[in-house]
Amino acid sequence: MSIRDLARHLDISIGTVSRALNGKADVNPETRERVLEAAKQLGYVPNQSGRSLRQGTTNTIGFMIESTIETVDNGGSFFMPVFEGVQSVFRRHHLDLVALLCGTDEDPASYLNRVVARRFVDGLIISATARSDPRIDFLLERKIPFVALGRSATKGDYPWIDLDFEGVASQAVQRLAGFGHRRIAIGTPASDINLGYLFLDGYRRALADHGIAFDPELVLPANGNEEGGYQVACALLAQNPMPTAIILVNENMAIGLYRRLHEAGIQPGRDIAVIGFRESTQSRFLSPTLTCFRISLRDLGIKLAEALLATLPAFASQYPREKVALIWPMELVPGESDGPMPSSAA
Amino acid sequence: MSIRDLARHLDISIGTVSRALNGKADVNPETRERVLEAAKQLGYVPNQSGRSLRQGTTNTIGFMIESTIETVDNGGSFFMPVFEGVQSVFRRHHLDLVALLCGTDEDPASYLNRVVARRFVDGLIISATARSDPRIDFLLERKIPFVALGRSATKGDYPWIDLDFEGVASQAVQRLAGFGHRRIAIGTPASDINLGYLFLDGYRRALADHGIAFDPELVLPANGNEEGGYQVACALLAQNPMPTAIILVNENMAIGLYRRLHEAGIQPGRDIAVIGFRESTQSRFLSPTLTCFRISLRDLGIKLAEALLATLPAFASQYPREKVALIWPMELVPGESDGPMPSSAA
DNA sequence: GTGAAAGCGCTAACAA
DNA sequence: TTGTTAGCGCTTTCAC
Repeated sequence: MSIRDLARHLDISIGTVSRALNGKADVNPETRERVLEAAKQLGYVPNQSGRSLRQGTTNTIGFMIESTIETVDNGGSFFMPVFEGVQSVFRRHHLDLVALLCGTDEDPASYLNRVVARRFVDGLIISATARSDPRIDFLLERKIPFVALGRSATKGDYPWIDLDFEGVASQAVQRLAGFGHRRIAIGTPASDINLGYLFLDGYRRALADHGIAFDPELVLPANGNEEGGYQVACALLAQNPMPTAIILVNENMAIGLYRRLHEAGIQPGRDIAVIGFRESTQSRFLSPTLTCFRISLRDLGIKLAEALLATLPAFASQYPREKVALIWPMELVPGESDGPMPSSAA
Repeated sequence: MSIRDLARHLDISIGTVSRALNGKADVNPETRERVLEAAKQLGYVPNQSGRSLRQGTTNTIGFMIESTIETVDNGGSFFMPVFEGVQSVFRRHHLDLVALLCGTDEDPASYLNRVVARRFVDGLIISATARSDPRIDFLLERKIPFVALGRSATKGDYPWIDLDFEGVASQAVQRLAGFGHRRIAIGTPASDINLGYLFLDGYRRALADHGIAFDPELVLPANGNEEGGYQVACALLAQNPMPTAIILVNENMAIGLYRRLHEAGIQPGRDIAVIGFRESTQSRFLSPTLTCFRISLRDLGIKLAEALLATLPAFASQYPREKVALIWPMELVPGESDGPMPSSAA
């Protein structure tokens, strides 16, 4: 069922059929009606390759995620709501969203190169930005519309949105300092991912603001998953005196941390203050509930989509915003896992 | 940078360039060398739309997932490892995997219709099969290669792989009955998803095998997430006498169930026996650890990919298997959350 | 308001 | 072994 078949069936030219289907003005309303009716009847949908070849656009947006140890296990719970938000915007513009999964054994930059060169997508959302990220230079140079979920030290004029890692670290320190804590540990990502630096920066600045000396011993790098949280707890327990508070950069860490603390008979909120990162369905059901930060991932997705649309030539007029460079705030959700200094340690 | 540019640059015909790049036999080794070298040099990658239009294939496989309440929150942790496995196979064949995300506000069947009609993908993996699933009829009728992750009552000759829900339910009942439990409750999905029926079937059969009467009061439907688990626990607590054991159909339920039990001062493994569904990074770090079932989602993905390849005309010769209809076994992982009947209730 | 025809990039059939 | 050319399905320009 090609446009030719449809035209033959209606006994009009394919040019007219095309124009009718694409809502061009110069077509008889009655003819259009007939065409649309027949298309529906016969289940005709234009072949995307034909359109793409002719128009040079694919009407498809790629959201690139890398399967790392952290995302394979848990990343889905972060990305799925974001996708949902992105898609809700794109659907209005008849753009399709596809998730581009860069495997663990493939270099992200060369994967991206392939996707772009094949003209697979009209625009891209990239995530997990590295401190120095060659993908950004590449996309800028090729003038491929994209938006980054995550900042990077890589320079250039491109839109990005990132979570407020410094703000989270800083709010957490402030809250804990207010409770009287001074030995505040921090669980950071073990990898080179950019957010780790931001998180640490916010932590250090907030410590300084509260006149607390920075102690490198209290920075505990680990993988951003349950296992990592378990190791962070081990590292905490090994210290003497043990820190009275811990801030985590990743929501999944909390699960493993809770486990190890439980094994040691230490209860969050009573014996140690714990502040997690992102509120998740899990964190709400931990016992005791986790003090953490709330964010609407769906809204984040919506904003990402809008930021990208503003850079797409075909849609820029509808989204005539400035280039987005946005640090997305996160809202503290108090739980039972932190509070005043345990009296024994005071 | 099109094939024409590349040919001009090398001063040979585009036909030769095409054949050289596609590894055809009838091309001078020296020429091929030059072509490949130049392509690399100039960063040439064939335009996918051009190829697709000509060949009628897109070299892309779609993995359709629906964003439901359950998958948006937690589905990622299930699907990501599956994707990784699928992709590891496809990469060898230069097939790209894209996740097709059917939004909550779109009908799965019509979404699929669009994807197929646009010729977006060469083959499909569909998931979350419904008891009666129109997508299956549609794909069979259109002769689109596909494999289903999940069984369905919809008839037809198509490959599918599914988790062994009956087996899990039956093993769980057997284990609990062996511990002396007789009032064994079950948390099932509230939706019409096919696996709910299978799970319940296995449960009922296993009860019968052990001479335990089926009590509809002990079937507790809920959403397959933390919230649902919480509600299941509420329902348990409301019964008098309370069931001595509970089997869950979903790993995320365990988190919420643990929370509610903890609030009530009831400890899994001591006061009630809990058997969860799939082992996850989280379940391993729950306290007490959850008795559940292990499955390699990556291997499942690999099998899915192979099953699909066997139905793709271009690859069938390399994967000449029978049509796959596979119930994937799951291996019991004993945890601390179940055990002999509590003496007080014995 | 409609039809005819060019051409997007590519591969495959055929000719040389 | 290489060059030439038709044509995949579609949109768009131009002529009518």
